Amino acid sequence: MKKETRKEQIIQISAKLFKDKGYAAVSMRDIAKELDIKAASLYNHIESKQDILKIIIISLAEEFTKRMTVIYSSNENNISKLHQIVALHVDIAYRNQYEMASLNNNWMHLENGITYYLELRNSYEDNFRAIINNGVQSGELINSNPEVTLFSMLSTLRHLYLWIPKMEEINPKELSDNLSKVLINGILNK
Amino acid sequence: MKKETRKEQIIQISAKLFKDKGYAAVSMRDIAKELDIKAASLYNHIESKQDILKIIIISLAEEFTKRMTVIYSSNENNISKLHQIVALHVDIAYRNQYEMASLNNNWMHLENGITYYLELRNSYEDNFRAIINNGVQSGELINSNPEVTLFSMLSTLRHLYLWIPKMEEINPKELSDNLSKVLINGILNK
DNA sequence: AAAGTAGACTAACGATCGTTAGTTTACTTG
DNA sequence: CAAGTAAACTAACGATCGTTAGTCTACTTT
Repeated sequence: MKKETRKEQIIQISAKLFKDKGYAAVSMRDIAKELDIKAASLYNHIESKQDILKIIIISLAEEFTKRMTVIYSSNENNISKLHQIVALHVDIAYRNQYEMASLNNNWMHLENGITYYLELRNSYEDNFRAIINNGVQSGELINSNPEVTLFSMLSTLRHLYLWIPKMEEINPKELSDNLSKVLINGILNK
Repeated sequence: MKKETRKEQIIQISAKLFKDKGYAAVSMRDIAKELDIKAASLYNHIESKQDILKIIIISLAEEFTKRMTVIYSSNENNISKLHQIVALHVDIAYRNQYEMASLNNNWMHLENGITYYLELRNSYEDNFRAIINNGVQSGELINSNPEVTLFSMLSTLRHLYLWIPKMEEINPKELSDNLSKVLINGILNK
């Protein structure tokens, strides 16, 4: 029952095309052409174009939310939790460069799974926000607007997939360490 | 000869729709419906759908590039230049929330202006990178990977338009100050 | 009042879209 | 070897796409 290779190929090729042109601008014929088959043949493996998008986005969103819950619930201090969040994003971004683009830019085209997706995203963001607020309360973090801190970190982490291909000389561990320093300690030499 | 109001309306409504659904998913009939006219009537004011996208993106990219050149060429120190870059992005993001989305997510759909757009973007990024590198060399900035610093700041600044509507209680000056602190000084309480 | 014009309209074009139905091919299983 | 099946194919559907051509209306300018 491990015959899902063709379906997985379709998902992967679709994610790549969605990254380059966006969901709406990619046709079933585009996807089929990449696999050297006709568009109608895709339907032997997937239910619809929507089906493809849903699989890409929901599986990734679930991984983010699950792993964020683990970090949030751990006994570490809040600074350490922020380091783990950075490492989480670097890990996922390295392994899912194309899928990340759909998560960021194509979720609004979800027709059936959009409510569930937004629940996952809200859960993720709420945990992130709580860690920052706890860090401020405990005195670990400076008392600046927590929403700005959240926004700044999230914007950087969510778009890692755009820069990883440009930074070929750096490995995931190095990137994670560098990013933690820049995001948390700042860039000032003092 | 100031009769461009209708054209400007079309551009503005289009930018708004492009932000919500992306260029490819917005039809000329969608744009027309927002203005309570028929799609064919749009062509009394604009040349094509491409024309709309080009106007939105190129005018914004030119403003970024021009103002970045001014900052780069000034006599201030590099930290001060970074503060000015933050203020530049906050200023533009507040006044062009919809257009920023096209700049970030729809530039790949430009058919005629894409080379020019990429030149503008590269010029902008090169100046930004040079300021960071100069700051490292002069000892103003920590000697971490400059590409990571650039990426982190740019990711945050480019997606301000997504968060500004969510932070209604903050004004541009406050946002700019907060963001400068977070991006440059870090978030650690030490 | 006449002429010109800005800006809307209807109707239609060829292209492309996602998807379905029915068929064929090639391999695997009994 | 026969039967079954996975996965490709051709052909076509109705819908929608960007755009053009030609027309009408209402206002402005002379």
